[in-house]
Amino acid sequence: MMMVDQRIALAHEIRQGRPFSSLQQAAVLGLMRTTDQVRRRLAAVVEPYGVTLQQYNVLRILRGSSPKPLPTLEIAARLIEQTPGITRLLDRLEAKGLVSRVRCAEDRRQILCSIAPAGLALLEQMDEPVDVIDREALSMLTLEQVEQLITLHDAIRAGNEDP
Amino acid sequence: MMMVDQRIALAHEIRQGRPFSSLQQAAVLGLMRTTDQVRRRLAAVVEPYGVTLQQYNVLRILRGSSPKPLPTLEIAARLIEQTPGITRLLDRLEAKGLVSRVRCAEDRRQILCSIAPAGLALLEQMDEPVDVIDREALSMLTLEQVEQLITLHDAIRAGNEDP
DNA sequence: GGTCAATACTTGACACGTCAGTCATATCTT
DNA sequence: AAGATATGACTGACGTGTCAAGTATTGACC
Repeated sequence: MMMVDQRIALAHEIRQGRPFSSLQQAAVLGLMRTTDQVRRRLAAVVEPYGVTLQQYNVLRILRGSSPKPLPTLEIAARLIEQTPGITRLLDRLEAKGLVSRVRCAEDRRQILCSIAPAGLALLEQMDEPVDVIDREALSMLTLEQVEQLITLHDAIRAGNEDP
Repeated sequence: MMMVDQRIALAHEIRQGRPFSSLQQAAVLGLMRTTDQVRRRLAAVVEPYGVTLQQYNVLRILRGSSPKPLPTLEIAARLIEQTPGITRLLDRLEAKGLVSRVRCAEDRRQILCSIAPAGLALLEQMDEPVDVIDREALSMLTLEQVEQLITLHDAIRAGNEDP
């Protein structure tokens, strides 16, 4: 069966003195810890500009498609996130004047969102600091290791598709 | 300087047709997406048992130290999370009878938390299903790849310590 | 042309995560 | 021992993630 794998995993875990029942469990926990750490660093960079990390992500998505606007759910789909939070997220961005929304004429169920000039200007200010942090966060890895990381994560996501 | 690295990174990004200004940015985004996906899968496993993923993590920590109780902030420190949320987290666990809290006699500022028998029993029910999902979530990787993943993440975290 | 299902959101409720501020207790200083 | 400071924990407020339920449209089917 997969006895061999388990034995190796257990050996590993004992060697490390960790209370994990599988190597995979240790890896999943490491994944979470790492992401939370990096997320906090990124959040600390964008928040001085008056937006949260999620708000920043929405602005990036809207800039990417601009000048073509996007319907609300299309943003949610491109985001790391699920549907319902997106409404309130857009509410706050609109309140800050960073995003504008208009009801779509052809399909009146849709609401089209675009990045406002103020949003574009803000993003431009943030581009460099954000890029610096992204590089810094992984600066201890060689380029080959960064590519390995991308490859591994792509594989994990491909193997965990929603259905 | 690091011109060479940047050139290679840009070439990579263009080859992929992605709008990233650095390989590192792509990797960070992949990290976030992957973790969110795995986190949702795990949450879906524990929630039928009436606890959230964070509540489950707290119970694991308390079981790990049991029968020795832990002061509130010690739990926060071991958790992936920051201080203030932990109080309310423990409030809910205590309300469900899964955790018990008593003020410490030697240092009356501290509150000592331990896992209740009901909490232990619940965890035991969840152990196997959780382990199954952890393995499943990474089942597309070889053991060597899982170890690579752990190594990379350990390195990233070591390079991003809080100070 | 009227009913029905699907689509695109929106709202309400609850659990976090996080910051700032507060309170009680310890510890340090002098 | 009195006062200053640090520590451990809790509260309030805001943003977000998520589920369940609701509303407005659209499109299909009969």
